[in-house]
Amino acid sequence: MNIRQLLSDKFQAAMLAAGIPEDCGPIVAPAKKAGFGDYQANGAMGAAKRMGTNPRELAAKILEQLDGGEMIEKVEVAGPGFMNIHLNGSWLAGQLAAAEKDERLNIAPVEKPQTIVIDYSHPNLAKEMHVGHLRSTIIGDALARLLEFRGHKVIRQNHMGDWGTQFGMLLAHLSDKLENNDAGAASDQKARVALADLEIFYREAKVRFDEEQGFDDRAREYVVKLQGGDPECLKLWQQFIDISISHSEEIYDKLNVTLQRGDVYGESEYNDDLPVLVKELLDRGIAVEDQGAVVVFLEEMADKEGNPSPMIIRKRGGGYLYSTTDLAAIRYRANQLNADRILYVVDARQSLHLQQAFTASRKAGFLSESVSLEHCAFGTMMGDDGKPFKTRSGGTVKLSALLDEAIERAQKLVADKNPELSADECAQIGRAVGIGAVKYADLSKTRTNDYVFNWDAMLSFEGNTAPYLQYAYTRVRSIFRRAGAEPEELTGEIRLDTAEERALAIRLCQFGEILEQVEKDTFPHALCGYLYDLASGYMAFYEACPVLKEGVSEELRSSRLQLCDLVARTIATGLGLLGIEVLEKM
RNA sequence: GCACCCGUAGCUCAGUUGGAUAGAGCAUCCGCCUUCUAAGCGGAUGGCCGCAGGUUCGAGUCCUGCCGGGUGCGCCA
Repeated sequence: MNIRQLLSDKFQAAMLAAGIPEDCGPIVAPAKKAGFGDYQANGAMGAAKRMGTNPRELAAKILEQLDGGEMIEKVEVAGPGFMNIHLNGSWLAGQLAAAEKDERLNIAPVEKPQTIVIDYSHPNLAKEMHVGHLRSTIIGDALARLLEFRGHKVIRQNHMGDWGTQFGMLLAHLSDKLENNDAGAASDQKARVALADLEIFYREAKVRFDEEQGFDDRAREYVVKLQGGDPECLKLWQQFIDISISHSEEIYDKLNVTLQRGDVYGESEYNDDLPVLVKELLDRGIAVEDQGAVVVFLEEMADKEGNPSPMIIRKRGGGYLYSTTDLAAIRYRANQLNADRILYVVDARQSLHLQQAFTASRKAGFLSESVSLEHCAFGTMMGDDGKPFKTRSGGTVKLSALLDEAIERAQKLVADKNPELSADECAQIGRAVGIGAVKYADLSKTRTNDYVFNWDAMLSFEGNTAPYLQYAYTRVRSIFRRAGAEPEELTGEIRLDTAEERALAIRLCQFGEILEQVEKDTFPHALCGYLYDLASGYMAFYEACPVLKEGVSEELRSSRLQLCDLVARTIATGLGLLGIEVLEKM
């Protein structure tokens, strides 16, 4: 159910009937001020301009043609030609009743499901996940959940950095470590011990590569052997990958992220295709040799001087680059995975690179025009000083350390605020609140902008934060516990007598249109803003409209309990789509 | 040099196809707990929307130029 769409259709029809050209839209939007109705249609002014008539008179004509049905109570013309729409209370109540009975809150899946590939997280196997991976992982996961809820077939692609020249050095070092460890232990076990701390392992290997006589040559040999498919070498490499993926999975688990081992489809998967792809582009004249390298010159992206944008797909020495891999990945996703839409949840700094890859793949005809390639770019996470988020000593912040700190801080807060909770409850609530706070702080900001990471702000129970929403949910659950009622047992009409109930009803009915918006533009912060509005609306309702108190009639109590339940389920569903848990108590 | 992004209250941020008096939270000040979790609610204060032009009935939003900040630009990913 989408109020905005329903109203747009009605006003569009009325405008056509009033003799207004088809391309003049009705321009329907939620009203910005209380007093201006629930929604407004602003199309009369633009249309009047086009037709050279008076906008207020034209608005009146549109209203003569308007079939409001049961949905619209009345429409008033205001100001220069605004049409202020007042929705019918009983229609709203009917919508809520339908949502209350429906598991999906009366939000139907899309009629034409698409296959949507989402490329996100992409940790680097040589290193432990750090804060640089956080945004991609949680934004991508939120989009995946939301698009799945909308009814699309979502294919998660964890494009892990599991290939490259640095693996020679890592494998050489790993090989030595396995030799030197206690004999007798299984090789898997020994590898697990050796790679327990990836950061240290990487540093050790790097030091040897830079300083140890002959080690660099051995590293290069390993690269050649690995690329040549040497079985012993591949086995080492596979161990490396398995253990690295396990590290990532621990993080995903802690973060409540849906990525599975089966979603990993790393850079190495495209290896065999790279020479084929480059040769094909050369043969077709799309790529050319230039200064020893193979380059695709993109006139489509020329600067104002007319210089085409160059994209190197093979190095002078014959090596391939991430641009080559990304082209192969686009082709694979479009043709093998049959994607209708491919989303790249990747740092905004890679914008040029992705535009080149998109443009080149279209130029090469790797995918049909109808397939949409979208860079869901995100900005950088900043510290309080306004500079990229680092440890106090200036190092990279490990994701596991960050998440542990979030949980620890949240647990402390929970214990302070509600001393009656058991240690177990505190631990569980702290986890949900801490992780939720970190994710929500990120998701609630405009994706493309940089944002300042601030513990106090994100863990605050005031403002647009996860704890505030989680708290609103627990308030509902608390009412149901006291009432001794189950939501399924509620009967009777939903009444919208007070201003607070009516405002809450409209917000509840807007859930669907927000989801459609995020589906389209892939900006999850719009959903956060909506949930915050809903929760604030609930808090106002909570203060103004007693549910279980003395003097509330049986009918009113049941009506208000249904509203409470709808709020709880909408918050739980909405937060669930963002990958954030709700709690019975906090 | 070229390209992209950003500039809104003291701070952190919203502002959807251009719409009415630019909105939240924090901070500051004033109220509300014998009543469903005060982890809450209500109110007040606070703005040349970077600057200057332009487009039009109407601009925070679109166009041009400038100022300020960030990022990226042939052989890293």
